[in-house]
Amino acid sequence: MGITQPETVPEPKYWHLKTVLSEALDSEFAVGEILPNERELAARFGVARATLRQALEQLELEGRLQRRRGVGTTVAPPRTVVAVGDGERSWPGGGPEIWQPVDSAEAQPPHAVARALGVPSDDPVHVVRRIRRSHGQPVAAELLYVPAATLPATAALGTLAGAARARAVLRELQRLPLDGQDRSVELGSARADDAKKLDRLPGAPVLLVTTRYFAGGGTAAVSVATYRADTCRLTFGDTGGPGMQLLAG
Amino acid sequence: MGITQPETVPEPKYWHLKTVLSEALDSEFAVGEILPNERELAARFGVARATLRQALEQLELEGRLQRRRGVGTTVAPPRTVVAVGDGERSWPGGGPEIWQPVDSAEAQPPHAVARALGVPSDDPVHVVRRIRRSHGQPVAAELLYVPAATLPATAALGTLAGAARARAVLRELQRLPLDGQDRSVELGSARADDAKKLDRLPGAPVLLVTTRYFAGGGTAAVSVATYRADTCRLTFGDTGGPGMQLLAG
DNA sequence: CAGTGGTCTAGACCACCAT
DNA sequence: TGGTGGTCTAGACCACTGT
Repeated sequence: MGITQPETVPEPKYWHLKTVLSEALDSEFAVGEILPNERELAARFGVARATLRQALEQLELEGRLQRRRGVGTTVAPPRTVVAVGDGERSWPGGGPEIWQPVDSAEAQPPHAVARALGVPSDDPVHVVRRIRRSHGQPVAAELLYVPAATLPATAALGTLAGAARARAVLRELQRLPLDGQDRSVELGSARADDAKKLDRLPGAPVLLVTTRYFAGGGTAAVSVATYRADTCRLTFGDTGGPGMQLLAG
Repeated sequence: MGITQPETVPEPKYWHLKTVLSEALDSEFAVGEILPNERELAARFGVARATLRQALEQLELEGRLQRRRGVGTTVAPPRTVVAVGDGERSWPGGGPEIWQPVDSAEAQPPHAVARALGVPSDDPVHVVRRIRRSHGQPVAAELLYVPAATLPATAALGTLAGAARARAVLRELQRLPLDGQDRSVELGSARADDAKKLDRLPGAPVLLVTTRYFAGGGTAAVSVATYRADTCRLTFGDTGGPGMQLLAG
């Protein structure tokens, strides 16, 4: 018996398909262009529709494609670069108005949040909902959890509702001295309500950015921001060098 | 005709399945425990295997499950918290040895990297490969791109290979004054070689952390680190407050 | 309404792992 | 070798979008 090749492992069809499609997107399609529909593409490549969809799903995950039910599959623009924090410690709602307050109410936080806040899980906290847009498109939805104990003047909130109440909570936060903050990023899937706000289907991949705000020797607030993973690239508090703007293009 | 319910939209089966399984994982299974196999589970829930798999895929994406071919599906431990950078600007390879150099060679960078470095795409650069482990498991693979023009003493590399060469490149970097850096995170899917290093299948979801290092008025190096998205939660340069360790548990 | 992507089925075969 | 998850098929129906 002669020496043979190490038996080239057969590449899965959907993986090969993804490569082919990816190259075609680079060379033959413009941003925003509509691809042939899935049944057509599957036939053209000689595979089942499910197999084609596996390739499309990956490309959508990588931000190369955008699929909308009832409409079609389009070539996605490059990911939107969104800055998360500015490297400075600051309360949410302080700087320029990137986030748009939606409403606020009292509710019981999820267990993980309650643990981070150091409050009992059945203790209601203020929940502020905000949404972030970029170029008109919603890119993130945020839930900000603030224990009643954190706010100096809770009483004034009683008469407010909706966005006005949200703004009031954020305004109260600014009065506290902020000791520091803490940020983490992980992959998640969109809950039904976030998905709707982000114009996606439930379960869509999202980047979860969790920020803990420290004040008065404890965790004064926790923010969980849900960013669309398909369309966003997150940048973080940069220790800026010279000419960073020039290199951005 | 009477006033009717707004026709409750039927929740997809896989979505409901995911919820049921998720609750079962919380209450009835311990970390590391092996679930019944997919055919068994599908039968038990009265759905096709493909539908069950859709639910399992989501749970794996969220870091709740771990699936290994030929072995089975196990309950995953909480995500590993990995620190990305320390808030200080520093060259890679400077601090404590979190990353383990693998090898180094000259190669043509991907277009996107070449653009960031400001060099022609067909200009070979030094590519250093490193791997990062946490609790014995590989969590990230990195490609560090360094243009020849960045390094003061390239000649000495000629006789070196493998990890020794990688260490030499990193050592040379330390001699340069670092002006600043720049970091972004986005979702991607693992290339075949990275997937193998991370003990995953190609296409597995990963968090791509891109760092640009600025020196001498330009981009002196670019690092692209590929973190397992299913098992990692990334934390970033914290503007630390008091007691952050205490709250970690 | 016609056309799109999203969900679901009931099979089949394959690659991998432990035994 | 037997059992696991991974890939693939060829259908079907549903939910949503635009006209």
